[in-house]
Amino acid sequence: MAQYSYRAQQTSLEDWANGGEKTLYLLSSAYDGHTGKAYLKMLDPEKNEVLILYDESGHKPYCYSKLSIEELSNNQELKARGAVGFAEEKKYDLLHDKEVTLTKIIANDPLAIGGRSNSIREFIMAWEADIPYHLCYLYDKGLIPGMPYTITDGRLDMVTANDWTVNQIMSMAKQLAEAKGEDAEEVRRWLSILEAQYPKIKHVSIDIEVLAPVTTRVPSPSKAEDPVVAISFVGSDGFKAVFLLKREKTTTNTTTDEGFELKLFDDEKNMLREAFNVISSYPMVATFNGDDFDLPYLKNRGDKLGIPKEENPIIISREGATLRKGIHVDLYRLFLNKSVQVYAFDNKYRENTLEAISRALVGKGKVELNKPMSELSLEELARYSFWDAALVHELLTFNDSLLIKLLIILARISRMPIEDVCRHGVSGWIKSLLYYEHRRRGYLIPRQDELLQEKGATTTKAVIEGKKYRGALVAEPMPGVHFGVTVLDFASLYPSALKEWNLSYETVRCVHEECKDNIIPETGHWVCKKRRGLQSLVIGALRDIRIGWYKPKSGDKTLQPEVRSWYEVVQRALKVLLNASYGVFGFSNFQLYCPPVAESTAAIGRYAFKMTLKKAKELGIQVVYGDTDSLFLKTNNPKLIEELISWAKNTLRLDLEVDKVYRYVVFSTRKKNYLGVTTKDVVDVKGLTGKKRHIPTFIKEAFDKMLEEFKKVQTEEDFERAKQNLQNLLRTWYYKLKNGQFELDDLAFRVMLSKMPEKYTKTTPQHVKAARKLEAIGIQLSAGDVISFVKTKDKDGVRPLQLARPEHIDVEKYIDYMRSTFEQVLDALGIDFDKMVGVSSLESFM
DNA sequence: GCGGACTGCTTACCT
DNA sequence: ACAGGTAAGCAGTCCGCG
Repeated sequence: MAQYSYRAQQTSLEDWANGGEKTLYLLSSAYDGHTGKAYLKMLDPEKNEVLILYDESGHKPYCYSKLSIEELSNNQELKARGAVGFAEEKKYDLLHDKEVTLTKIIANDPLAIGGRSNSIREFIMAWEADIPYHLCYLYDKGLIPGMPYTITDGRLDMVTANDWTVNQIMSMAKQLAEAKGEDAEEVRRWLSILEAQYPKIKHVSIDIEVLAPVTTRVPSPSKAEDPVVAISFVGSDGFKAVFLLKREKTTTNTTTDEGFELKLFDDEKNMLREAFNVISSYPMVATFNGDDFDLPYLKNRGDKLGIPKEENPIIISREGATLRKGIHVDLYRLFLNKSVQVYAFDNKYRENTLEAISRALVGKGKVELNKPMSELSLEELARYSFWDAALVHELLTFNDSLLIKLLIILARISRMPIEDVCRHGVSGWIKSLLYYEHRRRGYLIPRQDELLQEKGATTTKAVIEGKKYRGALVAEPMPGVHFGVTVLDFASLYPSALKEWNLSYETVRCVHEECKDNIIPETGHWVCKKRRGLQSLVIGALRDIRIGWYKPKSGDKTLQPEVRSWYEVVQRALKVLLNASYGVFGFSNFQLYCPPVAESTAAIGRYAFKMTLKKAKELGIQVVYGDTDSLFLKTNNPKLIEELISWAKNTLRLDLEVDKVYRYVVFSTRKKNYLGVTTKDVVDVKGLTGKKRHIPTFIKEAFDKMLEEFKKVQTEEDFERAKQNLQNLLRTWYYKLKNGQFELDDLAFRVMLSKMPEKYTKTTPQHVKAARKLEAIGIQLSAGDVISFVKTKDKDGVRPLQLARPEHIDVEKYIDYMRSTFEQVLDALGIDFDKMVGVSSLESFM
């Protein structure tokens, strides 16, 4: 381990100076403008305190140039912009597969490198100039946030999982035992990081209320003109309090029904001071939207009221809000992340409000307000504010603090502090990981423009107009009911393709003439035979670890629940990363954007899919459907299935697995649209309108009742009875509509505005029409809001729910919608909706 | 001036 | 601000109709 030099801000260094080894967890890194040094925030897990360790190695911000040291050092403009030194350095240029000599341009201030209009990177062509300094520092020192460290004589040593543990795992997991050479080494490194001890971090969730003179205006955090009237705290140590600014002489300090302490203040300045004390005493502070509201407001209000800077723990940067010592987690930012929403939380919440997210994940909502904030009594205000903090706390701690563990693991994988993990999308995480790996191996990180210039071209045509390249295949479903269907799918198809075909930005279309015959199917691309791709190696190892160890362990019922839940968290985190590892290379804002890599990955996926389809047919297996990486086989013959699986392993070097077995599946002619009941009595519905979340409850209820009927079906004969019950059901619903036996609310469609209402210029969809009617009565709407509307007999056919009455409803439109919803299933059963509900063709015409 | 055929926009879904 | 592929409904337009 390299020697690093650190000095702690506190004097408690004695703790480990006198022989006792002390473990600290790296929480975060930052740059201190006053001292011009990087510093680390280290958690002492026993005292639950944060220690600040200042860098004493003299590390400085820098970037690289391909110009010579002479040329650069004679340039006065560079010095004017803050360059203080130059040094020659050799790096390996992966893109051109050769060593390059670069000049390192060193500065005292990160802003001299980048971030200002007159920074060095705006003046000359620079490499590695876009890395935030606090991350650059971590990469250079090989430091990984979320990992434990010991400190001895100013040297930090990472405490990874021990070799014995790692070797045990590698020998127990078949996937990992097969790894050799470089791959085995990579797997070993990952396991030693992922299996390391993790800390329990003390935290407090906070929420503030500000008294705005005008109720329609949200108070501005930058101005912080209005008084803070309430600050709520819910701590992991049991601390529950609401600080309230007294407005009238009513109550005294007390403990309430909800179990929080109510503390009243005459003076706002004193209240903030005490709040700052509380905040400073926790290593981690959580908020909902604290980056953009609560923390900047508190910070600026503190300044405004004349609280000394050294008492104010909040630091505001361009990225968000953080704390001098502790870290700040903004759950709003985190839950906004699409990957987190879809892969970590299975799309359980749809809207990014505290109300919607906590309802979906912990089954609790906010306190309902029936009057403006300014009219609440002190007690009501306290209760409202407290619940917001309590919900943030719940989200952080539910399911054995799953979220915190997820953040720790994502920090380790991405090599980013938890705070940065919350504020970046999955492309930022992968970028950070790959940057770290470049630095570790002495590789030059390519500039986005040179990468694009050399690897920008694609060779296939997308099915969808406007897309950059061709994607996955979907097999035509065989319409009808199929009993005894086994679903096979490729385990992590795209990451496996990356691994097995050696795909990486430097290996696809590499510079070597002799590799050009190593063609990727269906594309004009070739892949390198001489050098192992970095991305292939890293993603490949993560894939093997997930498939070979964490995935099976997360479902191992013989393990203790706490152990299993840890495996589940790691498994999920890996899934999020792996799922995106292909897509980011086709994402034009990704810093290592490389369309041929994404295109090649998809092409290999299609190749594997087609070949397997062909092989299944050769084996005499009927394939009734397939999508991207899955095949629906009309057989239960274990021998045949086994044969196909081993063929895939031997010929394609890919793992085919039995995903599930359906007692029966129902297909119409539509792709991505089916219903199935597994042998474990689980009803799967994919893509059908009946499961889409914007449809009215009225239709959804009928659909769910239909599913209950299907669940009971064991044999083909049972379908007859199911059809009879279905007919009764549909008739009942039909006449409910006809006779007006419905609640208006149950007929509401709920559709999300994807942009501000005024941005819809090309067409005006129904939910936008409804939204405009709401705006006409003074309701403010914006992107992300869900509009509830009903279909009416008005000229434009729509009204927002709150402006509609039952007599406005266009019943025929709802019958049409029911018809099309159920036809997706009835088609396959050879049933006609209108005949079933007993409507003559004439009547349905009227 | 009206209505059917068509295209494009939009949302929600699948892998 | 990971990707492409599919379904469905509606908005808007074109075209034919003496």
